[in-house]
This record gives sequence, C-alpha cells and structure tokens, in this order.
Amino acid sequence: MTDTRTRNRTDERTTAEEEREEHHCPECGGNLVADEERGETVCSECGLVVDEGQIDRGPEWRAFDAAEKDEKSRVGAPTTNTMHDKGLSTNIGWQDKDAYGNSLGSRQREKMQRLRKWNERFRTRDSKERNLKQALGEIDRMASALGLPTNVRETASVIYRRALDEDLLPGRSIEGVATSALYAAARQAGTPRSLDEISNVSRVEKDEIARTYRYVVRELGLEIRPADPKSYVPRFVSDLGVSEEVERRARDLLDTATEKGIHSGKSPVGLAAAAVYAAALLSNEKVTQSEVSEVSDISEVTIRNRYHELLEAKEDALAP
DNA sequence: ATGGTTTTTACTGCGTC
DNA sequence: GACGCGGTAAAAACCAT
Repeated sequence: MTDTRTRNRTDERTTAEEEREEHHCPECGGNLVADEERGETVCSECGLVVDEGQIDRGPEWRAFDAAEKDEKSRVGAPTTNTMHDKGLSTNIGWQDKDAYGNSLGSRQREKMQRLRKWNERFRTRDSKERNLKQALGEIDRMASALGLPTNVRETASVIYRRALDEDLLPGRSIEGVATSALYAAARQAGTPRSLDEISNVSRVEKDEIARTYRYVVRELGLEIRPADPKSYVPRFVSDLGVSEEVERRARDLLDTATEKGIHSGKSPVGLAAAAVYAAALLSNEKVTQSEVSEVSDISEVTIRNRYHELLEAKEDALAP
C-alpha cells in the first residue's frame, strides 16, 4: 500500500523534472523564452531558435477521407472535455426567435418545441452511453487489479447500469459510483474485497466510496448481507501458502464462532484473519501473527483478541 | 454532534532461539 | 539481542442515534 503511494510520488517528480529539462537550451543550458509574436522559442543566452512556426503551420496538406479530414482540420469551435459530448452536439435555443431575432409563428413554435424535445432525448441518451463506457472501463481496470473474475465485473456493470437508469449519478462522480458498484458486486458474489483494498485501486477516496456505496445500495434496494468471514479464508490461506488442512480448520472455527454468536459487530475480515492464524497454530504450521496481519491488513492486536475468542468458542462447543 | 463500540497504534515485559 | 507473542492504555475509526 505504502509502496504504491511512494512510487506514485516519485513518478510525479520525475515527469516534472523532465518537463523542466525541456525548458533549457540544448546548446548552452540557458533558459528558453517563448516569443509569442513570432511563434518561436528562443534561448535567452545564446539566441538559438529551438522551435519555430508554432502559430500557423498551414492546413494539414492531405486527408484521405472525411473522418480524417475532420480530425486534421483546424477550423471549427473549440472542444471541451467538461461536457460529455465535448460541446459538439446540437443546441437549440429556448427563445422562440429565428436567426434574425424575429419571433416565430405559432406553427414554427410548435415545431421547435418538438425538435427541442427530441434533440434533448438523443443527447442525454448519448451522454449515458459515454458515461457508461468510461465507467465500465474503470470497473474493468479495478477488477483486474484486484484479481476479480469476470462474473463479478458483469454484476458490477449491471449495478452501474441500474444506477444510471435510476438517475443516481447527478451529484456523484462516475468513478465513485463505478467503484461502489464493483465493491457491491464483489460482496454479492461471495468474493469480497475490503474497502481498503478497493480504495487502493480506485481513484476515489475511501470515505466517498463508502458514502456512495451506502447510497447506491439503499436506492437500488440491493440485498447485501454482511460479508461472511469464511469468504476471506481462501485468499488468506493461499497468500500465506499454508495447507488445505488449515483452510478446513479455519472454516470450522468460524462455523462454531457463528453458532455461538461471537461474531456480531466484529469485522469479518478480522475474524477470518484470526481463524486462519488459529487454524495454522492447531495444524502446527508456522505462521506468525505479523504475517497474517500483513496479508489481511488487520492489526496483530485484533488478531490476538479474535483468535482467543475463537478458541474459547471452540472449547465451549466441545465441552458440554 | 454524541456516545458507545471496535480497531489501531505504541509501548512494555516475557520467553526462546 | 532479535523475534514472536501477550497484554495494556490511549487514540482513532466506525456506527447508530
């Protein structure tokens, strides 16, 4: 976790340095100055012209088809990324005036009203497509980072689509909702990932994920029961490289704990981690608390507390 | 916002290799 | 002496109200 964070930071620094690098003259190392008027970049020390002709290079000189021409053309309104369609869709003004500012007749007004309505429908439909495309890309990216199977991704997609259809998006970020959808899907599929793990691969902060998740679950009426501690066991077991035996015992411990009602209110992940530790102990396979803590992201203290409770519960279950 | 519960952090003592 | 483990107190995070 800290690994990725520090790596990101150094990445940023190196790109920043590279950028600064480019602002020095390759000949003498002096500062480069942009001469806006002449469209040149000039070294302030030796006068070397590093780049010229920035302002107008003339039109692209060939295009083989219409699409390419569109792409290469330098004319037209500037595009913006702040709008879903980059501001390129048709806009119909709300005033019933023609291009000269004269009022429209009633027949024309009705016509414009109809046009407005349909234009708006197509436009929002379009925006949903784009929205969806981006969200699904995010979901896919995060899912592979977390090693979640395709069926989880599909579930997540479905959840996201529903959220979109029910207009849950306004006021929330696409990524936040996408992340929440994935989190929910993983839990529903019985292969949960903790909020921490999720937020590590998401571009969204943990609190926002949690908030959005709660909201989405409530609004869509998703039935998600508290995560079953047992569902974490296989992952911990394989991360620690311990035997099947340990896994079996861990499940067993969790079962008796559940019967005894030990586990209400406690973090399922903590329970699972403790069960795996206790099971390893019972099976005489060496695993330290810190190792378990490492793979489960649960503090050693919590593991200690839980696994005592687990063992007690087990003894009680055997005694009477 | 508040209070109760759980988890984490930080520290200390004990036994073993 | 380092390591694994256990316990504790205080801080932080979480949750329901």
